[in-house]
Amino acid sequence: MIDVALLRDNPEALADSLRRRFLDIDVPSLASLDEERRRVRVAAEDLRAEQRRRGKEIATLSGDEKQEAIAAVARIANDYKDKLVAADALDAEFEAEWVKMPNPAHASAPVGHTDEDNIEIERIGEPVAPDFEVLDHLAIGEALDIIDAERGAKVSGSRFAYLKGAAVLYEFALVRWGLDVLSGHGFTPVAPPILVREDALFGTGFLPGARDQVYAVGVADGEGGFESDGLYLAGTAEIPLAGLHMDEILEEADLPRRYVGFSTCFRREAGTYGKDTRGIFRVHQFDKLEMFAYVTPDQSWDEHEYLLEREREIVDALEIPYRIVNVCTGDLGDPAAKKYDIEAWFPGQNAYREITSCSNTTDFQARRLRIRYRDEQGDNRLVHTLNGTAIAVGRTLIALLENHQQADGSVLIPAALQPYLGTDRIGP
RNA sequence: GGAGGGAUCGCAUAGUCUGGCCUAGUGCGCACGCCUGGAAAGCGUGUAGACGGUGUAAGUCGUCUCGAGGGUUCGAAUCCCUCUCCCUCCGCCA
Repeated sequence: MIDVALLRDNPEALADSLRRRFLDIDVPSLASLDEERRRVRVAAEDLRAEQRRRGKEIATLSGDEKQEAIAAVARIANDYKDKLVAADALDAEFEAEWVKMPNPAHASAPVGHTDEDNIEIERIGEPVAPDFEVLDHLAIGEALDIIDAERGAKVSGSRFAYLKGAAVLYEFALVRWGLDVLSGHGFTPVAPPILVREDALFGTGFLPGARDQVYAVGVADGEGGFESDGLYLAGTAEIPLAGLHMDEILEEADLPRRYVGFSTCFRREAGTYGKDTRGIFRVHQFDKLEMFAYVTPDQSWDEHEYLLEREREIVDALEIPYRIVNVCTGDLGDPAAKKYDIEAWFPGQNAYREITSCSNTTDFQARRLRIRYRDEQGDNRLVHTLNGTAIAVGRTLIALLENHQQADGSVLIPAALQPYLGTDRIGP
């Protein structure tokens, strides 16, 4: 959610922000709705003030005088209730529109419609062209008997897979290494709840927009009936990490406050039928290490670069060629003002594909979650929140397998991970 | 799943039975001041948030919030209903 002051003080800037995201929202009519709701609210509050003032006098009266006063105040109370209902209805009408308002994109975010309009800002490492036939991760994984997508589908359906043997050890080596790297930078490791309430989902901006991407939890009666528990499977640790400080006022001295959360992530992947169907590139369930930072508004743009640096540090150590893209306005998502994706080179697809994503959501999430800090003057101000992928285990494994495969079918392990895995290669 | 007890202004508590004197009292903590060579003690003052009106501003005025939402009433921390969370016990359980 964004600041209504933008609508009142600078509607042109708001309209411009919407144009940059190719959204057609009628700003003037929203502005007049806002004025109307405040006008009715003030009228209701004035009636309420009079009711309270005269209601207090009743206790001092008696007899006919008291009865007359009660009748008079009852009329005011009725008027107030009518006005209150009207004011509440207008508020609800306005809020329903306002929560859909995306975060204005940062000036440096490129204007564009789809991920094809993202701007590459740097390319690191050279894809090597090996002198043998390159296999994709599923072929490698099946040959080594460490990825089993077929049995995953048997038990759970499409977009599920088993990791086995060395792939599992590799996953936990990556996770442990990632935690060591980031706690070395002062990030606090967190194992958060992955079932979250609707509030937390709304607060991070996943609702009301992306309801069809989220699994709901409840009791199924086996005959198609379903009773919701009001809980949802988080698609990323970003959600419980953002919710961690909801309704809190932090001390400025404690900022930036950085966390690295480990969680399994669940995604329905609605609308992706037929896309990335092979292997474990796009699955309903994967594990991820996610960075999350709470900062002051002054710190947030530096922090965005800082989180990107942490991602680079990690991908560099994995010895994988990659590029960094500045995500365009059409591909940003409502909460983010700016987003960097790191796209690793995937020899099996002969393409760069996303393995991390790093967003500055400025005060968009903080306003919905009511996360503030007390500044030097003692005023409470909204924090800025940022998130960035540290290690998305599934896709990182793919990149590692495909980039480090050898002619003999084995896969080399980058030096940084060898101590964690206890070997320098997987396979023959 | 069953039975019971709770949730009050940072913390602890009073207030709820019996609606208006609650503009929510008190203690602790915290901040500032007085006192002191300095400190402690003592004394004094202050000590939530949100929204909105007004004002260049400091400010000032109003409304809302006693876990959340609804209801009764001229009037609700207090009475009624629903929900959430916490605690104790029983059952089940990794």
